[in-house]
Amino acid sequence: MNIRFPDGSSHVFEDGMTALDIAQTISPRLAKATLAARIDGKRQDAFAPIHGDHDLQLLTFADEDGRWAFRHTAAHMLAQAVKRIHPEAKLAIGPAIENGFYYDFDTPETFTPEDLDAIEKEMAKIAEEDNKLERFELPRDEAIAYVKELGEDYKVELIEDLPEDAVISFYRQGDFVDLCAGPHVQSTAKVKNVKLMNVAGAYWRGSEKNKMLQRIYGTAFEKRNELDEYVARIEEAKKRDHNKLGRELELFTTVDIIGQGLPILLPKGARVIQLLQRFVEDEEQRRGYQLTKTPFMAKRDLYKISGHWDHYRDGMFIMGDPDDEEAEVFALRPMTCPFQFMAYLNRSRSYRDLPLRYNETSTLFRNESSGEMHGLIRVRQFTISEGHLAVAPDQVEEEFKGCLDLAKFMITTLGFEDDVSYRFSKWDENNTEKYIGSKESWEKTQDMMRTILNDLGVVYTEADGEAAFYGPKLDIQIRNVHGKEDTLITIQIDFQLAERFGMTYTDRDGEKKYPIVIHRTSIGCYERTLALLIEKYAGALPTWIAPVQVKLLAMTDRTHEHTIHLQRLLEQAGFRVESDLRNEKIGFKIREAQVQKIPYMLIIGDKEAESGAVAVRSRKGGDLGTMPFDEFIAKLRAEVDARSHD
RNA sequence: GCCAAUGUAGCUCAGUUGGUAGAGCAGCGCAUUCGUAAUGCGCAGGUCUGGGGUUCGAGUCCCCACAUUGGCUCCA
Repeated sequence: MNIRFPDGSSHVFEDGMTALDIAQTISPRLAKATLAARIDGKRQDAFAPIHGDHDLQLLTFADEDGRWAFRHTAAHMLAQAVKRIHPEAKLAIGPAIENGFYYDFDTPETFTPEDLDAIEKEMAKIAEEDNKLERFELPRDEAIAYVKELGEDYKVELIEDLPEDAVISFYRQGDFVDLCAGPHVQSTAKVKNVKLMNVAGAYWRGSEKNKMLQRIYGTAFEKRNELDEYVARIEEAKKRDHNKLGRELELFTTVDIIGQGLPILLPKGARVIQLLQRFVEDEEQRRGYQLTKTPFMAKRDLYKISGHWDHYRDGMFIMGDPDDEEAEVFALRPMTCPFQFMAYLNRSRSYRDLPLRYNETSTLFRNESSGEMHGLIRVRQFTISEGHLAVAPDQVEEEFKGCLDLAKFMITTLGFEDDVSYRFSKWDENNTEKYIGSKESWEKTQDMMRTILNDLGVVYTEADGEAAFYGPKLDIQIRNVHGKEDTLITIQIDFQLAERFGMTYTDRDGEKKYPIVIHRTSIGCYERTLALLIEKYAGALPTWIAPVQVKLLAMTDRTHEHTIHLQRLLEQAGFRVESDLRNEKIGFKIREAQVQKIPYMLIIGDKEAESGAVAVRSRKGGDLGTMPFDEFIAKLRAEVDARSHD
């Protein structure tokens, strides 16, 4: 048989050789590293015999698909270990995921940390046993009978849901067999470095209507040191957790009796958000936005028009009995759109008014489920850099581009440009009752958005079922220290709400037309942005948004007066400054300012009081030596004006 | 909401089989006036998240509530 490799070269091998055999002919080292194969573009077992002419790529741990096979085998070993220790456990699904794998089990008792230790040990034993993986296929009826006999009810359901003509394959490793499409590595002996991370609840098939299963998360690496490094990296990342750092640095706190998802922004956190907000509002003004300030609540009648009453009611805080049609029922706003639409409706509009750009620093209230709350990232009251644009059809692309440019400007300024990804969030055409509008209008809008994204060269992934109820979105996503992805910024195109609200403009031809509405944020939610800034910079916020930029450290009582004098001068120059006049050693004061991650410390001793110069220390560079006070101010101003974030 | 873990001084954490609550840091006082990441001594600080129960006795055991944290999106 003729085998062609990715580099274009071709070689003839004996028919029936496996990818591993072929790797062996190239080098034993390569054979050892080979975990799976890609044959004519499809992932396959490296231990399966190959017949005929094919393209072949050998997959190692360096390849995503190689890692996938490796960790998927680890998942099977996890299931094998669990079945040995807890034979009553029923198996659900167990895929490889980014950075690891999991397996879902239905067990009468939940797993404890001790159980995990025992299971991990059993997995090590299974690796020792060097069980060879073996694939076999069964016809549908036999497959169902087989898993029924094993008592695996969930597997029965999985097979029944497979298409009639699907190939139903199983993998055997020693005393364990699992329904699986593969591929796998050739032996459990390959998977020696495993760590089970945690147990979590997870609904069968991800639906809360179904039973909650026990999910065990784990990870596996080819080499011991890679596993150790990964675990250390996770520990390291947790040190940047905004939930910990943000509280330590006194940026925010929470209080039981106020309630879940309702953080208190302490003076330093409030300062950072104020600085961001001023920056955003000024930039938006520069870009032709008009600021509105609209009410935090409205009668339910408004939400009935917008569709929130029918499609977002669970997410709203409602005051009064929502079912009492006679009563005046108010609800806190979960979004700003209907309010800014009322501003648009204030007078009749002409095509000359378009594009009309409204912005608002808008506080919103959403009744998130209790388990969804997370630090400052997911809260029940938050403030966003909201905005709505009413545009004519021929302005959509240009205005969308403007929104995207603004978003990118914000992302770059904050230093997030390497951390974000773009997601084109579409509706779920199998679940249309979640949305307003017709299939045609959704498809039209989504096609338009896709065209714009492609025209602008945006690199994005598509996601079904992630749209807003009124239209598709471009979501700019970012990950927190736990690797969990959240939306930072969003830009949405809406063909529907203008009509619902009777928002029109008179076009050149005298006809009344509905504008297209773009919903967008420029920096997103301030609380979330603060959280991600804390994690990005490990609390050492860039100087231009640092709540305290300079700390003056008086050496002795003799220099108090001079220290206060310098503080006044810096404050008058517009900087945020604190002085430490306590009767403590200078090393102690430095340590404290350093722990608080204050960008600059000025040490004011007798020498400085005498000369008028200042001894400068930076949180990053340590002792920078002595410089004239004016030079320090110039340096600081340059850094702030540049909004640098190195 | 669901599955779990956690909740002791402002913070970080000890607290034995159920026997009357402890440390470090922070705070306050005194001494020290010091040159680039922790000066020393002393003082004060607690409804052990809240409520109920078991018990002669509960921080500890049980139940409920609240809050914090991880997961519930990755589909054989």
